[in-house]
Amino acid sequence: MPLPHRVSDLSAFDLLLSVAELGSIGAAARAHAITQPTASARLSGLERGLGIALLDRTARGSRLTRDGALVADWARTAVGAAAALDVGITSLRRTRESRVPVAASLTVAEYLLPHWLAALRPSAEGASVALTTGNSDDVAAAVLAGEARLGFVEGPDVPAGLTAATVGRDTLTVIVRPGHRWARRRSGITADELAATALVSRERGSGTRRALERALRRGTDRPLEEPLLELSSTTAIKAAVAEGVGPAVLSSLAVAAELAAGTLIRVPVVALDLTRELRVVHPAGQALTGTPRTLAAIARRSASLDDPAG
Amino acid sequence: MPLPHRVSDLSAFDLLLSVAELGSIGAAARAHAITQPTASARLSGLERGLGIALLDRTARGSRLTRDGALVADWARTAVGAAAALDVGITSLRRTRESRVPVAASLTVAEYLLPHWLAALRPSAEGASVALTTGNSDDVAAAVLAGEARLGFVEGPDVPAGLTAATVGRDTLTVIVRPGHRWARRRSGITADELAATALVSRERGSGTRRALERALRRGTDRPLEEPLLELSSTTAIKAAVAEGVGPAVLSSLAVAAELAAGTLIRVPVVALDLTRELRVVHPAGQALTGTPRTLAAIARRSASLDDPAG
DNA sequence: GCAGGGGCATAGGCCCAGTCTATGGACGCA
DNA sequence: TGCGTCCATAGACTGGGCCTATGCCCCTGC
Repeated sequence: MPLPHRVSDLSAFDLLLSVAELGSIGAAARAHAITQPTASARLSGLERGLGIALLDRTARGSRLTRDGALVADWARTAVGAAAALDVGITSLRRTRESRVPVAASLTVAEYLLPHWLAALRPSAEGASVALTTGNSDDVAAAVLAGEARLGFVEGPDVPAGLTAATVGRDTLTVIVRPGHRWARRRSGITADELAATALVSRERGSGTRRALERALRRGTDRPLEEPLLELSSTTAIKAAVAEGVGPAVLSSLAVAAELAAGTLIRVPVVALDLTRELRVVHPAGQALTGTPRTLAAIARRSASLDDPAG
Repeated sequence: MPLPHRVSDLSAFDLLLSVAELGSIGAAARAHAITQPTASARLSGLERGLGIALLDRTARGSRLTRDGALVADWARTAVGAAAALDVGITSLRRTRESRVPVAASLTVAEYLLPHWLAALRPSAEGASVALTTGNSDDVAAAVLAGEARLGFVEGPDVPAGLTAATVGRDTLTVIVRPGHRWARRRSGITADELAATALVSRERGSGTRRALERALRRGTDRPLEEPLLELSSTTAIKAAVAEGVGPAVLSSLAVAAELAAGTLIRVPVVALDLTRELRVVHPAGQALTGTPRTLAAIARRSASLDDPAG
């Protein structure tokens, strides 16, 4: 289902956020390098299109209405996601500018790196990043070969020759669709049960599947059941689980949104450690400087994300 | 800073997602009710604008390139946020259609309800929701008065005359900027320390501030220090903390993105329960039916979100 | 080997959405 | 009362985007 027309262009919402911040339509117009009548027309067009009064206009400026504040809060999320998309795109772009080569595993590149790059931008004027992705082995090889100044890997092993620091923790999560018999097991399932169940799975050799196999070897003697269905993308797996094909195991980062929405249900697994470390790596015996140093620091300080303490 | 032009229009990215899902540009064009040449031009324009090859075009269809898959993953997040914005807007809209009146506290309305409404949409054909917001007392009053069929409240009290079920847990979170002396206290601070520190705070009477005062009364004898600065919006508080004005206490839902990016640091508080329940309420002795029943079920099943077990 | 079909790109023409400049009205303040 | 600030309206212009029509490529099946 395509995105509704009224939200597909975020620029009017972005303008609304500027009005909220700056206090007047004219000031927001200047911030966006358009004229005041254009901004005024865009905003009244937005209100008309949505059927909601967003602004209280006075001779001393404009403020958000109650509904407008709520719309602005929702819009801030969407605009933020678009900004993350933009920094990601910038890092992927092949140009001739001097850029710092960085390699990252797919999980990190997809869910974490854009936010770190956004945090990096103000500090390193113009210094941007050239991103390449691969599995953790590819990343380690790229850093060792000097093709990347910094790498982000997942999994239990720290490759030889590299210095590593933990920047986060990723938890493999058992998911089922609402109504599945496991969904009511608040106390969780056992490692044996999990191993004995055919799952919707990634193809053999994927990092997630390897991590699950390794974790289960430590938790049960039972061999992992053959997959119910093999799919090549996280998205396809989520769709299959939601349609009731069967349970699956995915990264907690990949399913956070669906869990919050309640379209997928998380099933705890008792007495089984399903976490894996996400690490930043760089060549051993070689101090980090400049942009890579800053980026590593940003990544490291966000490591408290999954702290269990409340 | 305005959103970069290349990401402000999400429709081309949305089209890209359809190509990824359906396997061909023509099929995606049909799904979006545009012609194939239009879709083709939009996509090649997108690739030109980004400077990244997104699609492998063959005579048997089109597939994402490696970079294209990453861009599509990032874009999915942005398009999802825009879709959440859309369902929120729909629920806010004043029209004459028959709609189910629902009231929600601001925290729930801002961070959770759009996702629940999105999950509701496919099940209840056309049956939509008319949302009003307020503090928890307002919501309870609206439900008791029959102005809302369902309400979402936060805080420890279940109002008399209402039946309640927990749908989530919100944790008040102490945040500081990176580099603050508390940021290195991995073991956390004490309730006494927190009470003795002047904070950047919401205005007196806000739900978050009241919840903090109540929690501290249970954890320490020390009275809460007067605020360092009072601001009226969560966003303004986050900005002040990031600029180093001082620590603040906000809902974990409000700061999740900043914590993930590392622009704000979370400080644990030892031996102090800072969680509060989020509940769905409806008139006691009156069974839920129809859309309110479905919506309540969706909200309830997402309650495992904050489960500490890993 | 050849015809047919699915898939994509290009060409050309049309139309409307969005932008600008110029101006006027409302409100608050000195 | 007069001025400054802020916003809305009017009118003209431009260009981006969409459509139809068409051509090329590649695979497949007869």
